[in-house]
Amino acid sequence: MNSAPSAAPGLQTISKRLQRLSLLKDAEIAALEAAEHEVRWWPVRREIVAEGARMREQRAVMSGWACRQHVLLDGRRQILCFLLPGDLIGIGGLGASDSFWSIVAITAVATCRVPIAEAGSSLAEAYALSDALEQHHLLAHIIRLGQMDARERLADWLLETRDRLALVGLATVDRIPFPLTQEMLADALGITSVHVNRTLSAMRRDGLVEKSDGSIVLLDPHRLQQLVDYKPAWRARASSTDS
Amino acid sequence: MNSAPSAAPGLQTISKRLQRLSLLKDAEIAALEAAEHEVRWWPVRREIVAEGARMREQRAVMSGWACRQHVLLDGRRQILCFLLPGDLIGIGGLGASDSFWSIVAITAVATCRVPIAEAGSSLAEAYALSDALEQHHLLAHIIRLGQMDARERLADWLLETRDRLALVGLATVDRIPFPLTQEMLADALGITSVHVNRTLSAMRRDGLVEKSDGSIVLLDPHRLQQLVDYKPAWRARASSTDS
DNA sequence: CGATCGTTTGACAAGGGTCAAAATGCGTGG
DNA sequence: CCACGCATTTTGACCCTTGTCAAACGATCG
Repeated sequence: MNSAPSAAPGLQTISKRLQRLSLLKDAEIAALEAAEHEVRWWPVRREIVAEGARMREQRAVMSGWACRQHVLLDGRRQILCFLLPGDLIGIGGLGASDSFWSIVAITAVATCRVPIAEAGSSLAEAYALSDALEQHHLLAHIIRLGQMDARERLADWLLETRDRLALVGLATVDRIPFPLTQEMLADALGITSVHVNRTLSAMRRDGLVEKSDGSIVLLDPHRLQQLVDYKPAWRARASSTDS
Repeated sequence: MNSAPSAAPGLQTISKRLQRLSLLKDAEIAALEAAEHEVRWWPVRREIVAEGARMREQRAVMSGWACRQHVLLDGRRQILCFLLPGDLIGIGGLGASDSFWSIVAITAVATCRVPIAEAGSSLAEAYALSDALEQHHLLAHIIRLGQMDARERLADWLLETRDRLALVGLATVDRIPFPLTQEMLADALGITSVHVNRTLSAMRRDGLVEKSDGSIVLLDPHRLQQLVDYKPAWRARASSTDS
């Protein structure tokens, strides 16, 4: 399961996600689905975008997990956000400037190029919404890191990640695939891996979560939710011109 | 100095800042400068954008400080970012979705509307660059909160804020106007106001910073800079189509 | 001149970090 | 199928940074 594309690359993941964000025209859907056949695979740990590079092409993740990260001089690493199937790379504010972060494959990752959207098109609107969602997650992360203790950070992150994965059909209300090491999660949540471990143990003891296979099971999503006053970033809308 | 616009509103702050980010056409500059005459003043503590509201118009800060913030159920507050003179409101990713944060005036704030940019215009490019800068600051904030201790957070924030203010001529390399209470700074940096105080005292003792009037003086910018491996988010570029 | 807000300081508590070792899991090769 | 080596998880003991509570101090304003 290295660079060999053994697993299905998740065809239509991107087109479907964008269709949930915004209604697309048939031609746009076709263009997206066509793009999804030109897959590029990245092995574990490979840099997908190097630090300081400028994005020239717009891509999207078809399958696998990646992360945007920044490493300090002394080796401390902050994972800025995870990139999940369906997420766009190099679109929106984060694509415009030269970056001081890199994007690294956590599992084997499949990406494809994504068509340029004409200004004003439905596709452009979908991209903009996806961008806005990403921004939302960044701000939510700031709140996690700035105000929440370890247990709250875990709970909030689990719920957010569940919802993001559910948007592409990869998670259910109480089950989240989990390919990360506790150290990666620690680098994302701004605590040490030892403390992630302790906090997860405590939550397990309290009947909040459970591990099974490569997944985390939320035993009591409702209790988790009120623990952090979690509100989903996105709710299906009938159209973008509602009241 | 309340709602009465006693201080000059900082005419041309916005147009000048955008011109430093990207070369603008005369007509665009004229449009911006015209817009800067229709000033709207906000008194201290007034909500400029309410939580959950959707931005309908694009504005910019002409003078004064504001902040984007989110308050948790139990009263904890996270300041997501500060809005300084020249900063745009409601442009880019943060304008697209309905927000879960509000924008509040910290000092008296003057804003004006800002023209809509035609797709592909130089003005649109300037807006995009401003948006990218804002994104950069959000990511930098995540790193501060996730990986840095109190002293590093302070140093990093001071340097970033200096550079942002210097971009509109409001700070020099070693002097930053400082209208915040320590509690606001605490809510931004994810520590308590008591600890902000202690950390600032320690930095004062170490000859790093100093207070004078409503400003903070950086006594040793270079030492501060290497304390956190600070790199400016923005450096003047000859043009956007460089090698 | 009181009232109020912000800063400063102290004593103490606690959440989380550090270091190190043991336990568990897992892919590889024999 | 077993044995080995490596990565990850788990646990314990101890320490340090930061939070909490409270009081004193200082400045600003009606």
